Amino acid sequence: MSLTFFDRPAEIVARELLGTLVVSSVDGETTAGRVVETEAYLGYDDPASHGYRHRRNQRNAALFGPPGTWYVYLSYGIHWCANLVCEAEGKAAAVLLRALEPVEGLDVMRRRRRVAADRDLCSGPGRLCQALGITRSLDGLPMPQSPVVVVFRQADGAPLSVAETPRIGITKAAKWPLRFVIAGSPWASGKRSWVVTGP
DNA sequence: GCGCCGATTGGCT
DNA sequence: GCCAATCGGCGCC
Repeated sequence: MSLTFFDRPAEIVARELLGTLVVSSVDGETTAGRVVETEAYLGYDDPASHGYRHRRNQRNAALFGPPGTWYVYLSYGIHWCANLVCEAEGKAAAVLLRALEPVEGLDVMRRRRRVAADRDLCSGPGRLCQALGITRSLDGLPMPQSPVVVVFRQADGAPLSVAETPRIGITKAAKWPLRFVIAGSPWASGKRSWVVTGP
């Protein structure tokens, strides 16, 4: 996938990442999942963004990097969350990967996650990072040259039906409709009401 | 230097 | 549905 793909508004990238495949080659093991849920963070103008008002620190430095860069941070001291930086360098816009449909290496994911149900493998930003072995080691790396890559949109022909909802788990500007889900996907996180805006 | 808070999750009520 | 776990950044004293 071309880096220029990410040189566009985060809400557009968030939509277009739906249906793409994320392939991880961490610790010599391959795992992969199809993106079914994303969230857009618009950068220094977005009160919910880690880069709001150009606030820059050790944790979020990668967020201010060039488009196509991984931004991975520790959430609540426990879970990793993976973002792909969008738009111009310094804008601090990004897309958070929120859920995947497990596609390959499910045995590896099950070992890493230790959950009973496969639907719990990748249905959340922290969960998918654990399943794919994503940690801070990816932070700041250009995605195409990293152990975890976004490869392609699966050419299944039919246009995706995309649901658009408020963002989850935040307190500022949470109502902005910047969460995108493949409508009806059983692999998305949580169970919430959706507004379908796509075909 | 200290205390609070978070783009979460999983276990318990 | 509620809440603890757990860490680093940040605001404030």
